[in-house]
Amino acid sequence: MARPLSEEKRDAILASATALVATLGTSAATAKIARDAGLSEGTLFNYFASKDELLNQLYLEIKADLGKALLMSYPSQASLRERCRHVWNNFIDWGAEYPMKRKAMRQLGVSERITEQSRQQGNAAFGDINAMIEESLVDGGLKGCSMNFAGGIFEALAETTLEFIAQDPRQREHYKQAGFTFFWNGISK
Amino acid sequence: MARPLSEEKRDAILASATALVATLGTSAATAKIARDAGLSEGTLFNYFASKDELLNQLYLEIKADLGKALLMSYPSQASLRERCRHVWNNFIDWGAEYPMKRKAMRQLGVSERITEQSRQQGNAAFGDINAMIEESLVDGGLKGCSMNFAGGIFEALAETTLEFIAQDPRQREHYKQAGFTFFWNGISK
DNA sequence: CAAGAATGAGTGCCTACTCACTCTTTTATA
DNA sequence: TATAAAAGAGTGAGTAGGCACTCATTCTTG
Repeated sequence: MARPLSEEKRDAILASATALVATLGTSAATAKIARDAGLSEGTLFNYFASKDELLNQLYLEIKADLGKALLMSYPSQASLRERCRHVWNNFIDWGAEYPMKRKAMRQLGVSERITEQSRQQGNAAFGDINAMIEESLVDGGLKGCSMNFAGGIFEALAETTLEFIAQDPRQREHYKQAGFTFFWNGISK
Repeated sequence: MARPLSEEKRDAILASATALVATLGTSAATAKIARDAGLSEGTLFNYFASKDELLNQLYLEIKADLGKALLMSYPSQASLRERCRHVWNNFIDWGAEYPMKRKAMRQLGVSERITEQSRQQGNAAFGDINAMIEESLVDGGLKGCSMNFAGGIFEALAETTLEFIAQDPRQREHYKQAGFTFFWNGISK
């Protein structure tokens, strides 16, 4: 019956928070986040009840964004290796294209302010992908491991690869290739 | 000529900081760190000029401790695979035995308060180990990569493995074994 | 006794969050 | 269609609490 909350402003807050959390960590001030989004501090608290809620929402938003990116033009019919490679490439491309999201995710991932519930909800966005990786475990080097372990390794390798790409962007394709080769060798005995 | 600074107290501060940074992140208050170490806050600043200096020293201390642990009873004459495995096992054992150090290192590693100089100095403690890993690259899957990349992957895999061991300690030996197998497969084509 | 380590109340700054007020949009009414 | 009322979004100065760091003083040791 009155003015509705604006999706645009919510997004502006999240975008501003992404950049600031990436560079300053979770101690980035709400006043700065609001100002960089072009809003007053009070408005931020109309959209998010507390800073913790903002951080958790941001975490979920970024995880969902990554999950969606990983499955872009997924070749359902291709071989397991090609499907894994596709998801790997999407991960690397996403991280290289949105370095702030990647860095913010890194900060949020180790923060004690992100609840267990958020973490589980965030991982849920990767159900299909974990299933795919698990498929590759049937007779590989991680045989008998939980699929979460393989997923964790996949993510850790991708993040490490992105870290090195960030340090030397010219070698991007080289690292991308080498990282996947390592993963596939590791997984497939 | 007067009372000397006490190594014991310095260590108590670092130990207290380890536990608090591990659980609360780098925003752990200096007052709390000092109190948990059994000292007044002022004393903390007699040993470390600022909180940033404390965090950087802590980072270096933990890195040095890990570096030393990795080379414990290093079998110089063994095969490359056995030497890699030895370092791997030492890493996992260290992380499982000192979870607070591991978690604190994780927090400090992503903190913007750790200087580039500290990071380089910290990595210097791993010179021998990186050299060993590089040796394994000669004809492996990461051929042509910087030795830092292989070292980064080694560390990322070990940390991921420790994360899963922390979640389910009964599976410790299983994860330890699976993680190394993955690494060795990945590196050796 | 002199040097300086130990102390903890004090200081100024920064923080997340509030609230009284204004402004904008939606809806009910004539 | 014009108007008015209701709901609630937007604002930013204000508040209380927490922070790193200081310093006058007291205590300990060479």
